[in-house]
Amino acid sequence: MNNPSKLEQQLCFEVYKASSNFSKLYARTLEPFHLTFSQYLVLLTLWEQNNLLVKDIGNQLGLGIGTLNPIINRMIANGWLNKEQSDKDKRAFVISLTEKALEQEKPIERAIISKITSCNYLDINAKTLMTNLKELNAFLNQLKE
Amino acid sequence: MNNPSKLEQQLCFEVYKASSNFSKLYARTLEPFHLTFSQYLVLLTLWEQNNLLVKDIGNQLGLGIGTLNPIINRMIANGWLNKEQSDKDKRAFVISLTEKALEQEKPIERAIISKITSCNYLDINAKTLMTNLKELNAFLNQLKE
DNA sequence: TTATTTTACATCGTACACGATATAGTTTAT
DNA sequence: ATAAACTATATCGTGTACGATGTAAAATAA
Repeated sequence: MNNPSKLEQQLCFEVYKASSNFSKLYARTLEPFHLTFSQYLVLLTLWEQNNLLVKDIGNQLGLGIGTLNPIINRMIANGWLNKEQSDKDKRAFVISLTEKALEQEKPIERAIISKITSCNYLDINAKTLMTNLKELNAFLNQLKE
Repeated sequence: MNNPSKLEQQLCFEVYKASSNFSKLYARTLEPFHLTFSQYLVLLTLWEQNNLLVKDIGNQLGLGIGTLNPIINRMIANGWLNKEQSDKDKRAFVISLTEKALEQEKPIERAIISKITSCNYLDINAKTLMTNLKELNAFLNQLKE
């Protein structure tokens, strides 16, 4: 444990597994709504603020156009999103929630909560974990330059 | 912040971003070796213990055969791994490191360390973060049942 | 021993995720 | 005003990642 390399390896792997575990848990919870975890993140963004440009959603989620575009297209095909060319900038497209997406916000939120709060883990450590993860992400982002 | 749902959403997203950040950082570091992050995890596993069955590697990394098989096949094609049918169980295959994989262990480890330790973040918070993440993963795994 | 079940690996279909490249529209510089 | 640089989106190729299904071998049950 005194080897910083080994510790770091384990940290990246632990994060990797946590992400995978979250993704699978959310996938199972969202499956009745025919939504994937990534699609749910897009909805979360738009429930917070509707009518965003594709690039705005990309910035919020940290996703490039090559990832986001197929996700958005599938969500349009499945009746979750609308897409409309911006008047001000003809290169840009405004993404908005459909009626269905607005209606399903509360049911989906309930499904997530009932899954996640089935154990009392989060009340104990979530705040520390969040703080440390945000610090970690700040560190990793800084390392990019 | 008093809403457990919102907190949880942020936690899953923070983990998601951390995983993505780690993956990209490692990808850039491993690129000169023509290795992906997942392939590196396979090497880590085998550097720890050589001559494992495919299922053993899958258990260590938490990956199913549908994910692992293509990774292993690419690594064989790129000269990192050997694959040999087991004598004891003809269904099973023993995966072993090639000379190249054994030779490159130290250079790859050095490349990773020189990237990761370029900031002193990890010396401060990594232990707490690891502990909390392991607890989180235990919680998420428990939630599967 | 034979039938059933389980196991180890293989393959397929869907869906991210990323970097690279392309294109049309916008802004900036001259 | 025109060229050059930049920006927003689109598309492509490669590589995970997962669940479902298939197959042969092994273990178990009858």
